[in-house]
Amino acid sequence: MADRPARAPAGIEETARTWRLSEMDLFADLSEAEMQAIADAAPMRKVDRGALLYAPHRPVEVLYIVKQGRVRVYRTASDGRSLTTAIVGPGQLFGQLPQLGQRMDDSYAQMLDPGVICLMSRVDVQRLMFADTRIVARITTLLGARITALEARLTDTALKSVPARVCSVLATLAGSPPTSVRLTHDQLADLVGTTRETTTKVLGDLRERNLIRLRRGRVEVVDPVALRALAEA
Amino acid sequence: MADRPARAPAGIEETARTWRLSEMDLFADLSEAEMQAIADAAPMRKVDRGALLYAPHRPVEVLYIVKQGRVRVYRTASDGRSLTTAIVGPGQLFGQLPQLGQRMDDSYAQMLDPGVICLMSRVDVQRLMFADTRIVARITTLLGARITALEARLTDTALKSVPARVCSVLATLAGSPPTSVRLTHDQLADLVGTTRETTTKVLGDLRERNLIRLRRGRVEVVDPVALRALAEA
DNA sequence: TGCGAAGTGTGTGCGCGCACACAGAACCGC
DNA sequence: GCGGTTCTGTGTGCGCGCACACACTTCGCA
Repeated sequence: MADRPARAPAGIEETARTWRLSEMDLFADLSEAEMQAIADAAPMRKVDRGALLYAPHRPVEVLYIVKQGRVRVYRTASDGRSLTTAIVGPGQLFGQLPQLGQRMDDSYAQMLDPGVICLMSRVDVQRLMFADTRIVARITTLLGARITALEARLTDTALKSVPARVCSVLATLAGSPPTSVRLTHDQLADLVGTTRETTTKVLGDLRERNLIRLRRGRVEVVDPVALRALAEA
Repeated sequence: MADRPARAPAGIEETARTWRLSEMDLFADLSEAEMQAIADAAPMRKVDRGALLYAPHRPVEVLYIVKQGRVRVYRTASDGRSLTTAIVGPGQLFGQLPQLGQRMDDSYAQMLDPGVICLMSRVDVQRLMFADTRIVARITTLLGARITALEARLTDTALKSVPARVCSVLATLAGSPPTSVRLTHDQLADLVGTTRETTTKVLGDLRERNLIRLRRGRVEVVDPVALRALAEA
């Protein structure tokens, strides 16, 4: 788990806790009380940047709910290279729980920022979430969307050039309205499936075309439309 | 739909119909009567080799159940190149039905062989399958497995060499016990994410090492263990 | 049985992106 | 402030896999 796990002070921002949960699609149609019950069952942990939350060697069946910070889920090849499969942000969840369609298998999970995550045990999930048909139905739809996204990314990786993929990742991560993407060139390279050097080169080209602005550890998206267009070509 | 759709003769192999359904993980714990009800709701169609079952332009909400033959699900890039995302065989299903986590979005579906497929309408799915919690639970688990498989394939595509990917595809498709893979070099190339010529070259190397035997339109796997080992390296 | 289509084998440039190698810059700790 | 670390920018080969081209074989079908 985290290098320096710590219990959060009791009663910290109770309203915020349920607010975060309601932000998740998964819990959208639950009552306040129901969400509170779920929030109560999940102990909070403060975790450092770089902390390894999950590794494939210990297959613990737990559900992680991210409250603060971002988690990078990645896989590694035998030669040491790695690929980031997902970046999980506040209000989203991940973990090893086949009944809910959540699997980590050969994946690792590492904190990108210092943050706070909640842990939910297998039995609590069974009791609070799996029993609720509304939540299960939402999970099914959500998993379908994730499959679609993965298929799109797979075709991109197989068929498109590195510059196109960089544009695709930036346009996707920037969201709407377009904000800055807080990732280093190294982290972007891991998402795109290329090297850090190539990423730097491509970002430099995009900057010269005034599509993005480069700050240390972040990319500010200036023209998301043009970026998306380049991603399709 | 199919170029030459045709109603199957009434009452054809009734026992075979339910047997096929019970083969699917999805329907594993249903009674004979329940499976029969589902089988009855799905009209059968004979379809030619090469027939286009689904294209992204007409987003019809239907579930396809494959009875005979194989279906190739693929996506295309703007330059015309394509990538096969799945090969759906007898007893498996696919289609556009977000409630069940089944999405086709930008995908096409085309018959690899002449065969028979069943169609199930949205309302029938809602009535017969979505209402059953056992089926929904199985679907959730199944979707999770598919996500894992897609993530593995994504990392392979991004991190591994073409020869390694060819070995991976062959080892996976051969199954256990290892049988011959009935695909042309062209179709394999579409699965691996490379060109037909490169695929031919790699297959030639594997044949010289006595790991496979080449027949027209098929690859016979001789040494699946060595193949899997090369896939990991 | 003969023709056309589909599938397979092979060779030759060539270009993209990788590997390696530094240098400078920005940030963080003490 | 100072030193170490992380992040970024840049250059130079080099090799894998692609694009293109063509010959040959096998199969389906009229």
